[in-house]
Amino acid sequence: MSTVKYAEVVSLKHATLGLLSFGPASGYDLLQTFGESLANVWPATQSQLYGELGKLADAGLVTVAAEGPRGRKEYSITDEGMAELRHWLGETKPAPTRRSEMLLRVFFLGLLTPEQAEAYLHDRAAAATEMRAGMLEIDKQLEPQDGDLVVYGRLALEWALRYSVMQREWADWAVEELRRARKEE
Amino acid sequence: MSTVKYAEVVSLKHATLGLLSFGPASGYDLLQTFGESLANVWPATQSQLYGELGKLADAGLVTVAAEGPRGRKEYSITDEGMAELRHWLGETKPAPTRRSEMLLRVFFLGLLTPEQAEAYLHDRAAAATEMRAGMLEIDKQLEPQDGDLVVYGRLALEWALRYSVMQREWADWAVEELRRARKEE
DNA sequence: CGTTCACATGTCAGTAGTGACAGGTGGAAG
DNA sequence: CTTCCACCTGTCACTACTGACATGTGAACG
Repeated sequence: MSTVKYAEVVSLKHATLGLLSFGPASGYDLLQTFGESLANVWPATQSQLYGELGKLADAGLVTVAAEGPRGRKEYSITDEGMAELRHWLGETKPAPTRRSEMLLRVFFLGLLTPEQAEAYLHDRAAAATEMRAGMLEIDKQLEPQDGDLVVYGRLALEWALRYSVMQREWADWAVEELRRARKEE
Repeated sequence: MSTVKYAEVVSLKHATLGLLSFGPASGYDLLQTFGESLANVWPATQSQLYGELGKLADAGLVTVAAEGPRGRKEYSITDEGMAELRHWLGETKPAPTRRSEMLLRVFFLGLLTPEQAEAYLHDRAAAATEMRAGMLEIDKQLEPQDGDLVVYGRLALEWALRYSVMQREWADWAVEELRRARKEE
């Protein structure tokens, strides 16, 4: 079965397994998701994904469930894959994000002229204002409900928004995630 | 001079130039900084740094100013290097952080059992509490001053703290940065 | 019936980053 | 005077990731 070696923390693996946990899909299908909702969280290119699917299949975490027209291979997650996914999600701690270009800039901020520094901070402030507006909108769109998933989703969203470099699009997909969670509930 | 090709956004280059802008240093010296104050912002290994210094020298952005005992090569930044650094710092926009393992987890949060989800969120909340304590400590250590650099530093620190995954050590070096900025002023 | 486009898979060369290994030197402490 | 450690430079094999290129097919539209 498995002769493939993975590094300690490799999350393309888990992103792929996670998407397949929603249901069987082809590499092409997954690629759409990586290009859309997952784009701001964990982007991946074709060459990476097809290679990863091969590795996951070698390791027995996914299998080719069906072959369709145009060479389509439909992958589905195995029990072992599901176990690995749950383990990653539940038992291991998230690695802190390293390499923040923004913080690197802060480190060398003293090199800027006062005018440049002011312009820089003005930029940051504008981005923040936009983000806050996004948060308010989200709050309007959500109706209070007591279901577990929605409560967890709300909290998760809050932390995601508070602790990460913000982008308007992230807020959008977060709302989509909450909607989906609510429907499945 | 330059035959080396860089990708659009490569910040080890700028981290190195930035450190050399504080004064000449050997690869070994720089490595200490990358292992200490810069570790949580932009870590780098030996093999990467020595290679990078070679590339920067080829590109004419740094030069070997002096050779010391034990094969020590003291690099210093050139005018061109300084120009490149200022350009990066002032003219280009910071690339948003991609690949957040935490947000990836949020994406698949629905797969957890309620118990696991609760434990996960409890963990996050604890980290946040610790972070807030760190911020309060920083505020105590800073005295209000009107100098430009300190004001800019304060604002930058605030944003850095608000928008990035937090770690206690980051707060520590941020305080050091502010102290240094205040002295130089 | 032909053209076009979304579907679908892959390879390849190159950069970025990691961890382990290799090797050599000067100064200080015992 | 020897031994040890901090100093100092580098290579190598490997994984992760990127962007470009290559190739082929089924269905739908005119």
